[in-house]
Amino acid sequence: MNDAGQTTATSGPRNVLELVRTARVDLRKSDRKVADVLLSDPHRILNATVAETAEIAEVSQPTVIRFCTAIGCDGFQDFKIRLAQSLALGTPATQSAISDEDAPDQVAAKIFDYTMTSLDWARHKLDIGQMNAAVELILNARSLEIFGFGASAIVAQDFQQKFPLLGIPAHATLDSHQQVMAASMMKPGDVAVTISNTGATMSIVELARLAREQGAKVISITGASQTALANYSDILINVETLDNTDLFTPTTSRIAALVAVDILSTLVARRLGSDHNLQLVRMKRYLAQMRKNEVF
Amino acid sequence: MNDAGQTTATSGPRNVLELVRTARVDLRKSDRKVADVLLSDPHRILNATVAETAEIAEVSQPTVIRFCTAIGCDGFQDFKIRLAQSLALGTPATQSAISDEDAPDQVAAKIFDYTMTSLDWARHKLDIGQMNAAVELILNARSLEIFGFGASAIVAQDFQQKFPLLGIPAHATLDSHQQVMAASMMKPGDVAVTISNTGATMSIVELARLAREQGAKVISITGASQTALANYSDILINVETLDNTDLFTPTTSRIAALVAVDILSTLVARRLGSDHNLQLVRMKRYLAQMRKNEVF
DNA sequence: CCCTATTTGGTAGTAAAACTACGAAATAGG
DNA sequence: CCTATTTCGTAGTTTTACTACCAAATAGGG
Repeated sequence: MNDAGQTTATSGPRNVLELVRTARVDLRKSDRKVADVLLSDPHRILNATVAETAEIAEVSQPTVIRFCTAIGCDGFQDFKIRLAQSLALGTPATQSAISDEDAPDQVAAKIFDYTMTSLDWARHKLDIGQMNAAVELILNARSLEIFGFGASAIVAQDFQQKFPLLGIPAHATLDSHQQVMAASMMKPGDVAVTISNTGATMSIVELARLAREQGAKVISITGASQTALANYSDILINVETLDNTDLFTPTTSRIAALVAVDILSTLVARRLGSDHNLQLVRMKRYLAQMRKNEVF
Repeated sequence: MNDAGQTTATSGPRNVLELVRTARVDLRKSDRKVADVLLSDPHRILNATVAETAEIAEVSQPTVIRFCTAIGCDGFQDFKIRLAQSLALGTPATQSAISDEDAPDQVAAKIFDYTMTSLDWARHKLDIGQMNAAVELILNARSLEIFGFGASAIVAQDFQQKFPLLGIPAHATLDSHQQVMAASMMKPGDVAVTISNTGATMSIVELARLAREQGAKVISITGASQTALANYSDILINVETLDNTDLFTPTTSRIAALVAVDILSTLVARRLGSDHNLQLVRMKRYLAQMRKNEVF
């Protein structure tokens, strides 16, 4: 029973540290020593040789090599490269919960790490098929009506700022009464974009239902796949993040959603061809001018 | 004239690929061959030995080693680890300019890559000292008035959503006339937060000047250090990103700024102690309840 | 409980990798 | 055109990762 429970030996999971953490219990006694040393101070191993690692873990050199193969790596060299990549994204989120003892610079580092890891997660969860379908809908839409509350309202406004630049009328209604009015007045050919991280916010679900009743298509941007909102959506863009419920944890969901908007708008822009782009260039130049001249 | 213009040999800049790109012109002719091979297919080098790299680049093995030291690495091994970390963040933005031929999933991947690389960049440019100073100002502030246009308006609203939760009154004025009014009515003890990626937006600079004239302190969040806005700011939080002026490039500045707001609010929250946190927990619970019950 | 079978982990050796010293060619300066 | 300096490859050295082998430890069966 060698090679404790790894996945495909070659590609393997993305994060070696996470892998070692989970596989730890299944490891040989000596291998576990190596694992513990690695988990306690990964950066130390990153700059160490086999001999040094063996000494730190108080095992022999071949044991270190065996450890590498046991977790699915192709030797020590390969292991180090994988480790380097894992560490580049920052220490995994599970480890980097912000504690009261952390100095401000550590807090900053952890939040950056966390955000980046979370984006990496969202990247691999994103369904590009739904994204493409959304592009088609938007290209054929007469106008976009965007709905979101709280943090999602910010995403909605970002939406509103981007799509008019592409010649696609987009409006984000924020007032809840006006939202109901806007949704009720939608027509076939219109597209509603409902944004909710939980996908459970009742008023948003209600707006999706209303819009659909009027014959409008509904694109939903959520952070989970099985939601109430999904029932009333034609297209579901799932931007899954690592947001946990900890008090101090930042809300990466809004950031991932913004990236999704970036992708969506870029894809739409590409489909519009170069005529529109020329217009865009002119607009950007004009804005740059404004920066220098505008006086109140 | 060995060791072409690198920084501190040991730590060095974060992204090796970015570094090589910029240092390319200053390199020796043979080193440049290595650089070109590296830039054209970094992943290939990642899994190659010195001998293999030498063969691909059609140079001798010592040249490869010399190349590594020339760009500030401590030998080939160190270089490979740095490269691995750079590649973990995705291929650098300059390389991953989105082309018309890219398939949608490639576009998505590139935008994610670009955003993450950009955040990594911002992380290392962030001055935690200014951040700490901002925390002190905010803790002693009677109220916060936040100003931003365009993409920065979104950041301003995020600010507005976060700080009242900490018991700190914060208001983001969006209408430009009301902005002037709000800035003119500020008093000593108030804090103005001005957000502008360029730091050159005239109306924002003007608002900072106005607020300061009234005795208020000014915290500026910008994307560059030497700006007009800096002249009227007490604290300058520089959230530098890689935003280039390409047409399709997403604006990562707003995302980096949002992360900065996350950090700022987290730091402030920590300073407020556990009493406030209890209140926060109650608030979050209430919001969760709302999600399930609210009906319009 | 003992003896056998299997796993585990260390010692010693090997192959190959990275790195260094030196010298020849190429380039730049006077 | 000759000298000085830089550039870059050849050949050798040292270090490093990896392998083969064997001993200790553990587990299983009678």
